[in-house]
Amino acid sequence: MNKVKALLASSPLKQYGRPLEVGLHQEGRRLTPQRRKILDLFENSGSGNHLSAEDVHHLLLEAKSRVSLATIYRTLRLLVEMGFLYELELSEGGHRFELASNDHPDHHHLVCVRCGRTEEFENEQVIQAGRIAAEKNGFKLIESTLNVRALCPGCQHNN
Amino acid sequence: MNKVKALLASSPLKQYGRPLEVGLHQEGRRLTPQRRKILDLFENSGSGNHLSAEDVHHLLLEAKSRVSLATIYRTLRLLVEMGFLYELELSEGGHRFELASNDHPDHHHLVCVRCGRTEEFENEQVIQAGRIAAEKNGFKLIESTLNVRALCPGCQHNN
DNA sequence: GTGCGTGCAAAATCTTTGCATACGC
DNA sequence: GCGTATGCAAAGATTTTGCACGCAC
Repeated sequence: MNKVKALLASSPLKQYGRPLEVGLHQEGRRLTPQRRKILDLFENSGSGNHLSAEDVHHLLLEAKSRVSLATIYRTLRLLVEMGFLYELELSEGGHRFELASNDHPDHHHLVCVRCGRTEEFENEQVIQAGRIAAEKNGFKLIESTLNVRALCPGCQHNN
Repeated sequence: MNKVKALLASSPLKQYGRPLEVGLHQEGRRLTPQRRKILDLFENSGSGNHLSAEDVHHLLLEAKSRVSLATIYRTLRLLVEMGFLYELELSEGGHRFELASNDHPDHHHLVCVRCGRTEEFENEQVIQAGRIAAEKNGFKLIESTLNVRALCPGCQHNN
């Protein structure tokens, strides 16, 4: 089994009762093969992954699963609205999506502006800063993300 | 004089010797009427403004200054590269730009996800968090911005 | 069977680019 | 006058949408 197929294969333990699947049966929504494949891709690639719509499309194709780009866009948007994915606007050229994992809440991104390499980190004070700013202005906080733009070690050398 | 024209008019005191103008005379660059108009628009609208390329285009049109969108995109990109504007990726639908002011360094954004209302705030601990994350990973820091997504008071009521 | 979801292609956005012309310096 | 900047229109890139068909429930 190649790497991409491994990403797509649901582990038997997670096969049933995942909260995402439960949500996809609510309010008239349906759990279609396409949605399950997209879901599995994110779940099995872990929470450190930042995939664009195109990435999802290509990864699925490599695993011999053809899902139209239109469906991918519609599904990604749906999963974001349902709160299962986060939408990131890190670098140029399109949005990226990552699994909204409970292991890993409120993490932030350190992005190399040259090559796009991305590291994640957490910081309690950042979360607090967002909370305080929202309160002061009477806003109701949804989430806060710190984007740190920087040059990674490799790109510093090749400069 | 209407509001938009007021935004466009350079104050006499700032007319000469602004650092941006100096920069626009360097390395073979030219200070054209188009660039000056775009510059003036940002300077006179203050540092709390977040304008898209389309916004700039419309504001200039309202002030009877026709500058092509292509030129606006080229100029905005130039001003970002020169460090005089910051490029923001706050909400859906295109990037926004704001003046990089020294009065107002390293500030962050609180954005209403419903209506797009944006408030700014500063926080020293956020800046430090970015610095620490960059150091830990061997990255060279460029800048860090905290985006807080939230619902503004008005949109909480109309929900 | 009902009606939500999909695929396809076309359209809508947003942004960039090639080329001839204009103009700052 | 040289060479950069502009305007225009066309091309690119990304994302959305209309419509007929298919399939989850």
